[in-house]
Amino acid sequence: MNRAADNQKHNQKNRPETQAKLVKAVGEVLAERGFAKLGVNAVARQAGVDKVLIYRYFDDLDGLMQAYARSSDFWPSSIELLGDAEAREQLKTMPFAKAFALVFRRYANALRSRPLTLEILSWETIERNALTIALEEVREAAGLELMAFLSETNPPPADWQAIANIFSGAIHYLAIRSRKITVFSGMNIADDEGWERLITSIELLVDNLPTDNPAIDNRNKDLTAET
Amino acid sequence: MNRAADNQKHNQKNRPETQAKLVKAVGEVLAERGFAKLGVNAVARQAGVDKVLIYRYFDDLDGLMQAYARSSDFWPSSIELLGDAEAREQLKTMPFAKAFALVFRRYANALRSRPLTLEILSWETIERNALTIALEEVREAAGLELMAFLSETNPPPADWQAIANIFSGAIHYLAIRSRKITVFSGMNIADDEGWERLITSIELLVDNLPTDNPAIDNRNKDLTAET
DNA sequence: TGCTTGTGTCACCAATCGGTGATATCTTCT
DNA sequence: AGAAGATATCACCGATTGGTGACACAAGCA
Repeated sequence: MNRAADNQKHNQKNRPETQAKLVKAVGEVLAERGFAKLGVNAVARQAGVDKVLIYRYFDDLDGLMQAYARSSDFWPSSIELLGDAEAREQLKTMPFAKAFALVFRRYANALRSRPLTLEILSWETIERNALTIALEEVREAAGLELMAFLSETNPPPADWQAIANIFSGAIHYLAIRSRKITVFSGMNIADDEGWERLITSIELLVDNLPTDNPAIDNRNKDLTAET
Repeated sequence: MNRAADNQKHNQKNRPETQAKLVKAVGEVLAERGFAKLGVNAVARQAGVDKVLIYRYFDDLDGLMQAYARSSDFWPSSIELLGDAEAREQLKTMPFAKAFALVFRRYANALRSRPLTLEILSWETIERNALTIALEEVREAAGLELMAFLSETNPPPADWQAIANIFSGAIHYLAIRSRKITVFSGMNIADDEGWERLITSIELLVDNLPTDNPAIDNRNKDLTAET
């Protein structure tokens, strides 16, 4: 065994490993102390490494945040929201309101189960930095892809871009707020029951839009779906 | 003219005036530098006064923020959203969807025209402090009052608490985001045109809910309203 | 063996933060 | 006029921040 391999085991001089420690520490600081406390000192301390290495390996904290952005899947993939090719075909055969509500149900679940994404999403409202910009870009691309898919599923005539933004805006906001408060305007937003009411209401609203073809009017269909 | 009145003019030793300067400075720092930069040093500097007076007159920054909360109308009154008693009666005679959309249109305008409210609303997602808690309370009370009024206006059967929270959540989120970005999921949220699309879509969604009494079904009414 | 290069630690810097004690100055009352 | 109390300023504290230069050590090559 040569010395290089030996040192690798003992976590001594090993640049890639140190870089990985720093990238990982970004996520840990975000999770434990939040974006407001994310700084070179906190990250270096969390990684157990000197802060000067942040400047050497990533130029500055922005560079390190960009590396973290590339390392993590903090946004749901289209697979997670729409499923694979087969599942997408199945979605298209469903009544529009059901498919629409199902996608937004998955969207809400995806965000609510990603505390780090909620932290970044929340910090987006305060400041634009390397990490929030990275999130903006992937979200913008995903949003357009989602809109493109939904437009293939025989939607009734309406401003679907505006409607989708209303629902995703509401989901973003209520998911973010549910980290700090449990009740919003008298309604519980911290448990699954409250979110079931929200998703059900989205489906109700969409389900009752008039279609251009009355034969495929989906009104009064049952509202059960996956949970 | 006695010395007290003379000194008041020259802004020398005058406790109420100094307190007012500090309270005012809170709003100015929020507007110019944001919540993240709000601290005793910044406020005192902005007020042109020594920071020790914050502790003397308000205990600490929290106390000063509470005083600021009492001084400012950073939330729309029920008059602004619903109008006076006469206007409310008129609202009740309108088709439900129109009244509902009109209230939310005013709500969106009220928030979008209050940059300081948006700043606090945005910081609510990060931290709970004296100011955000004050905003929570007034918002919670206003939300319940709004729900109480809407329930008097013959709404079709639905989970109106959930629906109202979806729309107000969306308005909060998109209003906050429009301070940092102009486009959300391909749609402009920074100008009045984009918001017109949002409000119109809200009215469309609500307008098509089935009523329990078909005689007052509002479907296919025209969608024009005040701007 | 020596030399260079890569890797990491340490000590320090100026700036800013929240917070406090000592002191100066103004106001008011006697 | 002079004492007493309210009002405001100033100088300082320890802690923390982002950032940098000097140095120690290990790896690999000549």
